[in-house]
Amino acid sequence: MQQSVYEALKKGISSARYAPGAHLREIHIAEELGVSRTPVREAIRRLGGEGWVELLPNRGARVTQWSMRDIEEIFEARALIEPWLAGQAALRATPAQIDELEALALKMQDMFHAEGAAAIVDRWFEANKAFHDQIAAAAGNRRLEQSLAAIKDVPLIRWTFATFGDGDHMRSIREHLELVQALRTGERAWAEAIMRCHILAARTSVVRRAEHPEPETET
Amino acid sequence: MQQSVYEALKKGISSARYAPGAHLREIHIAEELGVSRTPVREAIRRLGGEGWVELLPNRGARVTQWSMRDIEEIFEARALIEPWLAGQAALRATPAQIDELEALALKMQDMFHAEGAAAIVDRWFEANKAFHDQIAAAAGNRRLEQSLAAIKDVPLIRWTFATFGDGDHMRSIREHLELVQALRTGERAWAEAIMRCHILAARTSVVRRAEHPEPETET
DNA sequence: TAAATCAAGATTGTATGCACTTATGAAAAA
DNA sequence: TTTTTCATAAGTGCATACAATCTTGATTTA
Repeated sequence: MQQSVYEALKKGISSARYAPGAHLREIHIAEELGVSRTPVREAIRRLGGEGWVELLPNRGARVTQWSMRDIEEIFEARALIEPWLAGQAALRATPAQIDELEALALKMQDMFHAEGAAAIVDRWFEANKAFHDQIAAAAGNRRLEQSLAAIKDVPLIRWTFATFGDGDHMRSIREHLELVQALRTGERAWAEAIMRCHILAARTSVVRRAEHPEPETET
Repeated sequence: MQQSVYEALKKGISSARYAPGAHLREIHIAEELGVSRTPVREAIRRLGGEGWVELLPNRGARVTQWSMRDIEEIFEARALIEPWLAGQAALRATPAQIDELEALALKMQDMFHAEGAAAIVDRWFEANKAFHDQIAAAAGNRRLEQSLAAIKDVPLIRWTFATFGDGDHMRSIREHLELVQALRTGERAWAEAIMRCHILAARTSVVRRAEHPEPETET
């Protein structure tokens, strides 16, 4: 049960059901999930170790909070690590892995053209995550893969996708497809360069929108 | 108490008192530290989240194990992240921070010349860690700093220092001092390049010794 | 009015007992 | 001899009770 509590809390945090900065009260969670406090406490400790919540001695745990600076740090880290991983993937990815990546990229393309940006936010996020995760896995460095995951698999990043416009989606699709090409040729430098563009372009787009938040319209 | 159990376990793991792969039995630890199983369980969960132990459902936890491949991955990751951090530190470190770094570098130099490699293994390790941590902190990216710490603050790395010979120590001292110089001038590219040399040289030294382990003599 | 005090309630921390799962080693079967 | 079976022991998972700590708001004091 500790396992399911752990997953429920993680889902709750990434869906912002438990808001950033919110105090997690053990009893409430326990009653909500129909278990005792013990597994809840253990799950919270684990999430504390992974950085999802802050553990405050004698005062429980609060959901980790994010600021503008966090966005910058995350993209800075991604701009460093992901290009390197892409480069390694160009050297080590198997044809089967590359095929899967291509399938994912094409799926995202179809999704977008068939339904438009607004309708696919969640599925787009998942597919995009799968694409990047697969590249990280193909690079063959478990540690960097996990570090990257710890850095970017946070609620904050899901949120940034909601700010993506049509132009961002189209650019992203193009870059994914080009990256697949680069991996297929095994050109390390090319793969690295595309991934760097990909991250930095996304960064700029997100930062610009965060600094000049537009009302609701988004074409 | 959970806090002190957590620290005791972490210390126990990094000192290899709990060997890699060892099964952590809750009752033994609880009795050893004079507490009940509850805080032990919570501490173990936290260490699981941080990667110090593996959590096996219904079968407790075992201390994470390391292989040769792990050494390679760790140095690969360090060779990517630390030069970048050093470069950022060249741009952002305050004079006071640089002075502290210089003091640390000189301390390591004195230590080595006064007592020799064998006598200072532990203190050398600590000072070296402090040096690198301070640079990571000066770079101003909390996430990369923590990721790096998660990657390299493992028992395995302490062990690698035991294999350092006189030549390695002298090279290391020289590089630290040169890095301080680079930081003082604010030359990003220089700082980056030195740090890359520093990591790659250490990597080569460690890998070579791991592959051709010599008896005991070490000049 | 503002600051300090303090007591009741809320919340977290720890110990303990029992249920359940996994590991073990001896006895039985092949 | 080797494999299978199975009972016992060991260990983990969870619930509950109580202790310790923190939060609160009302009351007192300056």
